[in-house]
Amino acid sequence: MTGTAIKNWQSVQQEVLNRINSKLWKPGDLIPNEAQLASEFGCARATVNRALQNLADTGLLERRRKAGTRVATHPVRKATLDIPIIRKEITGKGYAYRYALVSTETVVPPRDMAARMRLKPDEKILHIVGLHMANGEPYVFENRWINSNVVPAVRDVDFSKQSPNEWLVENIPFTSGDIAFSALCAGDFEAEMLSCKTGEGLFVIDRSTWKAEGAITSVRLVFAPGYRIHTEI
Amino acid sequence: MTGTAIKNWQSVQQEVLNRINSKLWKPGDLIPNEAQLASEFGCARATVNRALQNLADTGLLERRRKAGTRVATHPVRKATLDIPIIRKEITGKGYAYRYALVSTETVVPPRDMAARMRLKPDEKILHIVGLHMANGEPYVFENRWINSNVVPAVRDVDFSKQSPNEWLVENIPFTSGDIAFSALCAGDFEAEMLSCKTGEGLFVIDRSTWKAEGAITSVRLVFAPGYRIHTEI
DNA sequence: ATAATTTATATGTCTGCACATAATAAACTG
DNA sequence: CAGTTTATTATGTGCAGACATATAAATTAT
Repeated sequence: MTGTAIKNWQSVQQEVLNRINSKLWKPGDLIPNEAQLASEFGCARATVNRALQNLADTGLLERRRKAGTRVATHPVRKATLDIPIIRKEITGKGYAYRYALVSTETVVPPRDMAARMRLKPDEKILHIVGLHMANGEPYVFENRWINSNVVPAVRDVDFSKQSPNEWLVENIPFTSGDIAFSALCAGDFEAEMLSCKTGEGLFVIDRSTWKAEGAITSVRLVFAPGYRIHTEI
Repeated sequence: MTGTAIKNWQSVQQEVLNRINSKLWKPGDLIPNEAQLASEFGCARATVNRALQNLADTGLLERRRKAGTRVATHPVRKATLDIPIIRKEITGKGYAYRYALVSTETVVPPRDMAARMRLKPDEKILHIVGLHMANGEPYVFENRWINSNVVPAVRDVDFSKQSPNEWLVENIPFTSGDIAFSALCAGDFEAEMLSCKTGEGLFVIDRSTWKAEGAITSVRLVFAPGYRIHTEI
């Protein structure tokens, strides 16, 4: 017996969670439909719908029209990570931010990058390498390719004043993208850029963003040793 | 003029996105309130609410009662990662799964772990070390502490048959938790466990889960070289 | 028996209305 | 004038009813 009245969608969600956790509804089970739950809880179907949709979003329920709602067979936990602008991340921690441009050039990228960005053969794009620093210490090394044919405006930007990270976020809307997280062993190059020892374990983010006309940018961020990304679930 | 009718919340969301992307509504701007937008779009306020709430969830808008809705000053992108059960992750890739228990013992954990799990002084808890393998190759090394005082049932489980990862997910509901991602340089111990070279960059996940009575478990997962975690945004 | 079509049903979403809640702005008061 | 109270306002959420849509299941046609 809950004792508490079930009137708002949050309490419906909590009650459903309780039934899942108490194994009353086991993984794979079909649960009663919205109308039945609504009448049981004494609330509107819309309220039940809100609660169940929310649980489906977090991966605990699987819903299909006509087929009904069932408890997810293997609860895939979903963690939501915040990906801020690097400058904000650094100043947000109370450190002084500085961006150092290492190089820019317009060249034909390596095969794998050209393939990933779906470029035409021998298409030249912008390559920008830079370093974000916190309190003068290297924080993250940014190796970025920007498709200057899709984003012509990029040709007029002075990237010694503003990092491409920030310019892109503020000026180029994108429709889709992907992110990958991995780890890397510091080679001589990374060690020098991040002033760390070779062989250190480094956290790496690879990100690509797209708009309808094609790939906008693809970037690898290599973080200084000790970097960690944290979230609650 | 859009030309397309704005009747469902998705199209409202799209139109709002367009206005943000076209800089009609700039970062920091207060946008019209729900009632105004509803009358402009010719739909119900609830529909506008659904769209704006969704955009606020993804971090593009900031809403506060009475204060109104404004475009986020710095769009903090949110990436959602799926954290599956390790066995499912491995079999899902088509590999054969095997779990090898390395050791179990009930001991007083190191200071930092005791602090993180808020244990009483000299409180003994369960320490389980194991290895998940894909096609016979080491996939991830699991170093786990379980608070057997909060979860007494754990004392009767044979972890040579089932990994603690799986047993916990299936048997112990938890209310909250946190995850951190980082990178590590393989020392001699990690290298031997994962049969890789010392000095390799390894991807690491640290996770703790809690229920009302206290910390349930805290685990460090060290993945074999080459592991990456991927998501779309 | 198999394929195409229809039907039934659970979820998805819209509408219009109402009230709750939080937070700002305005009015008031000692 | 500072501190407190009150009104105002935008979002948050609830309700009942309706229709849309996907799709499993039943039915009919080939």
